[in-house]
Amino acid sequence: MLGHALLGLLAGHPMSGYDLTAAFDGSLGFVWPAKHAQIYPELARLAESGYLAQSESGARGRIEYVLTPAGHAELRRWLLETQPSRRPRNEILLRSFFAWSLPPERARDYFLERERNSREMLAQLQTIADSFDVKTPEERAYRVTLEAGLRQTRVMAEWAAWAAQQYEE
Amino acid sequence: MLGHALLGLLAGHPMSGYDLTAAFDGSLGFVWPAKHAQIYPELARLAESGYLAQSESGARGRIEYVLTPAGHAELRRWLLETQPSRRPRNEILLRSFFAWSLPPERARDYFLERERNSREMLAQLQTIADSFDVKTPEERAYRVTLEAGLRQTRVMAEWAAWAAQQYEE
DNA sequence: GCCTCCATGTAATTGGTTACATGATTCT
DNA sequence: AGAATCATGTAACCAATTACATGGAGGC
Repeated sequence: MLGHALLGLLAGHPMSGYDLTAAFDGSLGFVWPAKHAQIYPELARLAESGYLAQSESGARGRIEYVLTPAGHAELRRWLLETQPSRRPRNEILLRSFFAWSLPPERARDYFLERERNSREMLAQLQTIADSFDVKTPEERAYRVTLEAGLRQTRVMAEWAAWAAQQYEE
Repeated sequence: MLGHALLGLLAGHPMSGYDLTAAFDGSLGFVWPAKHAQIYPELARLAESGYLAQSESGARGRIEYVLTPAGHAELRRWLLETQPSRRPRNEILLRSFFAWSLPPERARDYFLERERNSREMLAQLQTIADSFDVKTPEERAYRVTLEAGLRQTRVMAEWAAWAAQQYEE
């Protein structure tokens, strides 16, 4: 799974493991977190499978990778011929499932804190969304994805507020 | 993580691994999927840690577990003293990030299919929600959690429709 | 000379999935 | 008798996280 994310990112422009790590630390991390410890070995594997080639090796041992034609083909295949499979896990909802086992005020606290968190994150996402204009196809895809984050975060905040009310009196 | 989900379920009533597996196949699977192959060894580990005890062993080798006081304490501790940590991964959004690399009509197809899927799931969840009344605290928690699923699924359907439009013309 | 950032890696462990394997009971 | 369901387990593998480890280049 991470492999395809790396192919997708490299389809935009050649990058090093370090650059990719930075991408996952940024916006992409909201959608698919990954650490360098996973990224470097995966890059090596992708290169060995022929999906990537080293484009440039800069200072300080920096290694830059580019997609090979086989890499492009694999990315396409993944996007077009396979279905999103993974059932997402949601720890917040898992805990909500067990909220009945807490004293109602503790449950309420839990949901109110979720609301706060969601609103904070919403503000962050909103700031990102406001301060960027969409010119390239990549930026459009980014903006579309960000929009999903905004809408999801917004409903979560509303839901959490509503859930807190359900545990009132 | 799965451990705490098991403690939470068993806090309601004693169950066997088989019953727990069924619970994860049902509604809980939307929020936290798990298979018997993971559940059975985890139950053994929880029992060894003193969080569970065998309550009854029925026919066909059936083993039923109950929460011990230590198990209750651990569940409480998890709910009250730890934060939901895990950054959720979302494969649908990951793919949306890379939609720019497809011909626009293929991207559109992708989002329209997401919309269809979401609407189907929404209908399923709605059916569950309609055909159940809330009497016990457990049922209330279930209903509250289900509400999150309904709202999230609804916005995803709307977002997907909107995203498809972004790739029009 | 020291700190920060750039840059890459490995090892150990945990969490989760797929596949293999087996046997008892109930229903038709 | 045969099929479906109840019931539990293990082994191999894949994915991801945490911790350990190292070194170069640039700024002060």
